[in-house]
Order: sequence, then structure tokens, then C-alpha cells
Amino acid sequence: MASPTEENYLKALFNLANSEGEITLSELASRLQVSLPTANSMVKSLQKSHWLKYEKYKPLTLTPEGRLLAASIIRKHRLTEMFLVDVMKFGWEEVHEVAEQIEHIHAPKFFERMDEMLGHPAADPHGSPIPDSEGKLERQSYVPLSSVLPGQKVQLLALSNSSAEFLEFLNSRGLSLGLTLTVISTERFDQSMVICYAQHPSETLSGKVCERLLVRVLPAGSSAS
Amino acid sequence: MASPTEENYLKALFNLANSEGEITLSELASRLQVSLPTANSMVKSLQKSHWLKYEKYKPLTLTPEGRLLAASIIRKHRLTEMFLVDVMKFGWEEVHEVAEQIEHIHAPKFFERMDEMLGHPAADPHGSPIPDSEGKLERQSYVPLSSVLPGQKVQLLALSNSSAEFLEFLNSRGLSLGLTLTVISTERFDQSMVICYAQHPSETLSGKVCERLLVRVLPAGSSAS
DNA sequence: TTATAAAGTTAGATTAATCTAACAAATTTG
DNA sequence: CAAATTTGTTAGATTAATCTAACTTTATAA
Repeated sequence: MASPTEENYLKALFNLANSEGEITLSELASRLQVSLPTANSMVKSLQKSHWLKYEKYKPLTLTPEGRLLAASIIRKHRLTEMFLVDVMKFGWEEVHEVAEQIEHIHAPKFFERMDEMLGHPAADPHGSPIPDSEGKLERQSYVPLSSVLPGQKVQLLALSNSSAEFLEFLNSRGLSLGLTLTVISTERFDQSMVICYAQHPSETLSGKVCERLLVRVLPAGSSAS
Repeated sequence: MASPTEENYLKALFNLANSEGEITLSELASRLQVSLPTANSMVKSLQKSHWLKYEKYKPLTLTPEGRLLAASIIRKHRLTEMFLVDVMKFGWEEVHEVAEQIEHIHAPKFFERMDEMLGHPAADPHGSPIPDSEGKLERQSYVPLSSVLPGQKVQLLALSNSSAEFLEFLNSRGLSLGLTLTVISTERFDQSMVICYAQHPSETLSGKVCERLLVRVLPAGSSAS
């Protein structure tokens, strides 16, 4: 049985593997805010539990069992976030801290019930996909809003950063997942964009913001939501 | 901030204080299934955190802060049990283990929401009172069914033991909280009782069972539920 | 291609929570 | 009351998770 600490290492390893590919010790250490020796010794102990493969000075790789366990923790985290928002009426900016704790609860039925009550959701409140119970994670094919050309209509479907500050910013602009956005113009100088959506005929968003909004481009001529 | 381990000690101390009055180290150790030296050293460290008062060879007493913290954990536990049963449709025999974990979650709003969604319940699914947010615990004035005389009508309101086995036994007999029971007869020899309730015109319950069923005697001539 | 920097390792210490063994104090009982 | 039992304490070891300091290996770059 993995301790909460070990589970956090596995989660970090899973996430790093899905973005970087190669996982180095120092990435792991900095992600978890621990010293290199701490990460080093934990890696050795995770290896002893057969959750990862490791050779001195070589990159780290999760074993299939490690990947499955990591995915199950991420599944619990994301189901919890969805449950907090949909069932318990939390704001999407409030759920991360609670989910960080609840993901370590050992109670399969608790999470199965969440899943049922939510109707087997595919993503969490920030659009991140929920791994299935076999640890499979649906690959998303969204593009950042920043790459969309003026005149195009897109649907806002996920965020590549879900810090409370960013989410509160989105709240303040009435931006939420599912919205249809129309790009009016882009500014070459600073990559800011003017977009139109819902009750907002013209909002300017900075380049930073547009990079973090993940969208699917809608076929030309489709209707707004 | 208390660790989950410390919280478990405080909870045990609170419960012992509410049943025994005087709390001894060995009671604490046996309640928590740890050795005496372990309990001894934890007691010293809880004292350092001002959660209890302790002098060598003397009984233990929680400080007001310790009592409040303990009550808040018990509150979280019992709210969680109620939430699992009422909102998530768990059986009352399934909730203890999950609640033992969730009670250590630090997220005031999470539990406030549960409380609101449940309509501020006064007791958990086993009839144990839920401390209010000031740590006050409503004193219950129930009597064991075993002390009730033949002919009397009572309402089943709580259990003095909530092990899964006992709860499953109650399920098998269709016994649940709120039911009105009529005592038909009692057996001097083994303290067993014959009772009548709902669809059950005549059930025999052992003395062991009757001791654990906490009831309120109804005034003569009140109607069945 | 050597020197410097970055990354990784080892050694040794710390804290929390646990244990067993040995001993001391308090309580119960013959 | 003295002996026996129970209860509590101290000492010392263990494991998990962390740290800093010192050192080594690998990678980068002048």
C-alpha cells in the first residue's frame, strides 16, 4: 500500500511522463518541492515497490503498475473536483486543495458512487481528462486560443493552467468551459486577442491568457452556444 | 496543526472522557491499539501542544482547546457518515471506515456544505449526536431496550454499538432508526425479548442485542410509526 | 578538450510514530 | 502490611520522510 507521500511522487512522475517524456530526478524534486537527496531516496524506495525503474544517473520510468496506481490517484482527484463542483456547488477555483487531500482516501466505492452520480464524466471542471478505471487517459486534441486565426469560431474546452488566480480571472470575465468564442482580431505586438462570446461583444485577452485557453476550432458557419 | 495520528488520540481522549470520566494511559493505549510507551510519549507531545494536561502517574484531562479540536473531528466524522448515507446512498454498515479517513481532511467549507445539504442533522446514521461547531455535544437521554417493560411502546433512536456485524444483523431483521417497537414479553432466564414492529408481528431479540438498542419510551396510547 | 556547471549520490542528522525490554510506582489483595 | 499485579516510565531501536554538506558523475561551453 502506498503512503500519501508515495502517491504524490507517483502522480508527479505520471504527469511529468505525459508532458516531458524523459523524467529526471531534478524535475521530480523541483515539482515536489523537495531536495534532490530526498527525491533520490524516495525513488529508490519506489523502485523496491516495483512502481518505477531506475538506474544510477539514468532517467526514471514508471512501471505499468506504477502508471496504473498513479492514474487511479489522478482519477480520484479529478472525480472529486467534479463532484465538488457539480454536486456540492463549489466554485472551480476552490476545489484543488480539497481534492489534493481526498485523492488519498482508500475507498473504491466512494469514488465509484461519485462517478455514477456524475454520470461518468470524461473531464474535471477544468477540462482535464479523467483516467478510466484501467488507467487509460483520453488524449485531448485541443489547441491554445493563441493559435487561432481572426474570424474563427472555437469552443472553450479546457485550461492548461488551473491556478486559483487564473480561474478567478476567468470568472471575472464570465469565461467558462463550453462557451463559443469568436476571434475578432489578434495583436502582433503583444499576442493579445480581441474576442466575442455570450454577453461580451468585445473582450481583450492578453497573450498569456490566450495560451492557457484550450479550444476546439468549430467548422465555419456553425451556430453559437 | 494536528497530524492525523494526533487527531486520533484526541478523539479517543474525548470519547473516553465522555464515557469514563477519568482517563488513564492504559485505557488510551488499548483504545488506540498501541503500546503503553507509545501512548506515553504521544501524551507528552500533546501536552506540549496544549491539548491536554498531564502529570506523571495522574489521569489525563483534555484542555478546552483539545476538547474543541476533538469535537470538531468527531463532527466531521459524523457529518461524513450522514452524507454518505443520505446523499451518496451508502448503507449505514458501510460508512465507518470511509469516515475514519475523511474526518482528517482539512477543508471547513467541505463539511459546512455537507451540513447544509443535510439540513443541519443532529445525529449520524447510528443515532450518535453530531457536536455543533462550538464543540457542544447534545446529551442524549435514551435507555436501552433491555430496560423497557412488556406492553410499552418505544421509538428506536440510536445504537450503543455500531459494528458492521451488528448493523448487518439489524438489516436482516428490518430494524432501522425511527421505528416504533412494542415490547411483548421479556424472558427472565436470558434477558431476551419478544417485540413487534412494522411488518414484524413477533421477533425475538437476544439480551445482547436489546442492550445495544437505545430507545425513548413513548407515552401510553401513542400511535405507531 | 579541459574547465565549469548542472545533476545525481552518499553520508549523516532530525522528527514523528512506533516497538521491546527493563525498571519504578501505585494499587490490589492474600 | 507485604507480596503480587497492574500501571506507568525510561532507554534504546526502527522506519519513513525529510534536510544539509560533501562528493562524484555527466553535460555544457569557453
